[in-house]
Amino acid sequence: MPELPEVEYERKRLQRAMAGARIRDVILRRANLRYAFPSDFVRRLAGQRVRGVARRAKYLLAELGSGDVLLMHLGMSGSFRVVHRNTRERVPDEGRYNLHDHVIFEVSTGAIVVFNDPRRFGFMTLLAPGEVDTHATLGRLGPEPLAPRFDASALAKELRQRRTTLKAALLDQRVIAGLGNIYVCEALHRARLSPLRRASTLTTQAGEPRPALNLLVQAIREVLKEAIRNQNRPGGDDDRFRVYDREGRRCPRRGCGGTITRIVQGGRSTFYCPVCQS
DNA sequence: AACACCCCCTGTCGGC
DNA sequence: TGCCGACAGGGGGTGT
Repeated sequence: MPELPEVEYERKRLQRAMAGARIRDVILRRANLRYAFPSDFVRRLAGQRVRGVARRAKYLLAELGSGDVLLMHLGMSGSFRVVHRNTRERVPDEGRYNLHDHVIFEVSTGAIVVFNDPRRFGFMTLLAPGEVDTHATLGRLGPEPLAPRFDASALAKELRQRRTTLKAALLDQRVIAGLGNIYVCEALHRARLSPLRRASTLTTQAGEPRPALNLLVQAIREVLKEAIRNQNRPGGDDDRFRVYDREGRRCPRRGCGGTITRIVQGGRSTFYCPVCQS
């Protein structure tokens, strides 16, 4: 599931469960997820205090007392669950975990944090102090869409030279960090922009944002903020999205009357309304 | 640079 | 009912 709003949700839960507390122990129930765990993974985590849990794009970063950073990615199917147990109780039996519970953190508060990831596209690793800044992928990430410094001018600089489609450009984490397939579709619909439009056409020759780009920036912010705001409430799973996974339905825009269409771009589904998105 | 294609892995869903 | 392919919200790699 996890795009920026979902990762932010997991961050808050981890922050509540772990911040200020100590990691008593870590149980790895397999040697790898997407990548192998570092051989000293457990040793470097055990006994460490968690200063806080931060998010960058779709990455989670738990800062430890040692200065190490626990870097985590949820991949396509990763999620955490937090079990609160009486601290006097014994460590749970192996048998109480599910098939895809791969990593278990036992926290000094008595909370037990379980990472579950059926597809195992997620990963965890440890970065020494300083490695956060030099990390290949983290270093190349584009701006956070919810950060104040992110605006139409910033996005214009990235899109100006791109001859690729808007859909592909917005999915590129170097252009803007944290959007995924769903929220790109949703933001483009809100901004009434075609996913097939060339990215560079939202800027002037000089690289200044055209009016449509201002609308897009606003749409991206709104879509993400709404998703973050709504994720506590029980899922009206059906009307959560306006276009995503709604092929064949009526466009929800008042007076549009178009039909949501599915196309494939870069091997991934795009949902949009060909009538009001141009 | 950008594209098209491949991979990683498991689960689910629709069609037959 | 079972089988089988298509597809899934992630990223990364290749070759053209």
